[in-house]
Amino acid sequence: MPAGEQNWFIHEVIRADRTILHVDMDAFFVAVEALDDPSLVGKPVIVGGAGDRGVVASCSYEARAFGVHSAMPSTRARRLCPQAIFVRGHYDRYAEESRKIFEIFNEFTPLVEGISLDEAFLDVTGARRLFGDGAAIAAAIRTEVHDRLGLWSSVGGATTKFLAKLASEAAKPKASLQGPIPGAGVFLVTPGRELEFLHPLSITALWGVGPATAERLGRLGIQTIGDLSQLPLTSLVGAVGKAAGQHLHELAWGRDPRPVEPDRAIKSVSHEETYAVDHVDPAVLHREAVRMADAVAGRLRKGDLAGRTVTIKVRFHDFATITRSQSLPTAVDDGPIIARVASGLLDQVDVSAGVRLFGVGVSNLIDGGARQLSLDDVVDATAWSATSKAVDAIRDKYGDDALGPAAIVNDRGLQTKKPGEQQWGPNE
DNA sequence: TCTGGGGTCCTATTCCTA
DNA sequence: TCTGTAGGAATAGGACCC
Repeated sequence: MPAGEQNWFIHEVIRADRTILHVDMDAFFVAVEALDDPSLVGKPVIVGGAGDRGVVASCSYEARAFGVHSAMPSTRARRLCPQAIFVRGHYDRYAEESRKIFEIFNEFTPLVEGISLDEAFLDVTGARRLFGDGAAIAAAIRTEVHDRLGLWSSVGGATTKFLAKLASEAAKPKASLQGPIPGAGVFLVTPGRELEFLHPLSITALWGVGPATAERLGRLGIQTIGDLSQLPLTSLVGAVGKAAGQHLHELAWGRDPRPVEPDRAIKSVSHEETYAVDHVDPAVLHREAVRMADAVAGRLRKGDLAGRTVTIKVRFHDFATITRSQSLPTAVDDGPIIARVASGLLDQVDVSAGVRLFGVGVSNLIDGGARQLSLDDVVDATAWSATSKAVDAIRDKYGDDALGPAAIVNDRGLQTKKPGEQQWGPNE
């Protein structure tokens, strides 16, 4: 066997021998709320924005039995389940419990890739000698998290990430009007039997197939992953594009070489808000640009990041959404500079039709320490940089509301919102 | 029935430059 | 100098995820 071929062979063997777990907390936000208020246990609970423009962030299995699910508009959820208890989310609490959960994951393996607060991939291939096979590790993690934190999870295991994710879905409890039906808790896809598990599932189970792609594939008569696997690659690429087509074709045959990546770099930082009433006054939106730029800049500096591209997002009365962006010669992390660029972009937009959402983001990120400044920018940026450092120090000591841009202070004091405070829409 | 917020990735188009 | 072109960066939008 030629050397190259041998390497390939070894690589394939290693890959086939991977054990990847996907851990997904059950109704996480609701479960944390129930830890803090046990009277919620066993009731239809919805965490999210309670206002007319809010959405469901998480709901208990008792609420799911009525057809409520996450991302559903709150008005619809209330109609489906009028007896539901609405709880305003407490993002800080979820983040706190999430940190503890991830600490437990790290006791089993350093290869932990967080997907969100309540979900992670773990490569436990190297942990098997210490803790037993995949099923044993999955069960141990699940038990450990519950015993220490009082939170249930579902764990899926397989040789690839996306099969592990589908497996955790299969392990989950199911909602019913007679109460939640417990799931298996742990579900492993046996190596060699991947296609048996995969092919009967709906294409909508595939990561990357949303309503638009499902509709397009449906027109070709494709309903299951098995159907998809039989579709010639050229037809698939013709239907959904090159990158997505090739990706879906591989997934349909159970192939997914993506490794578990513990330290994925952040690519962008943004802040956006939907308003309880539409704004038509440009002056109000310019003040919003300052407020949001300040919030984004603070988060950039906290992460020791800076970015070159500033983007604004405007969603109009009729839900039509546009973005406008501008790239700068140097990376920035200062609120006033980001605000100035965002304001300039906002000037190019006619807001008279009414704006329901406005947002500011920064992308093209680099590590803050590596930032390069041109001579033209030095005076301006270094002056702001010193100010920003002072602002950060004061906020660290006295809280985020201690001070902020003059443009957003009114007679009621500083009108700031903490990250996550309006995560699921306005409450009014 | 009226659609959040914070992200990532992909594609198409436009513009600039070699 | 003009023109065509190819490639890359910037820009805008869409689909998708949790």
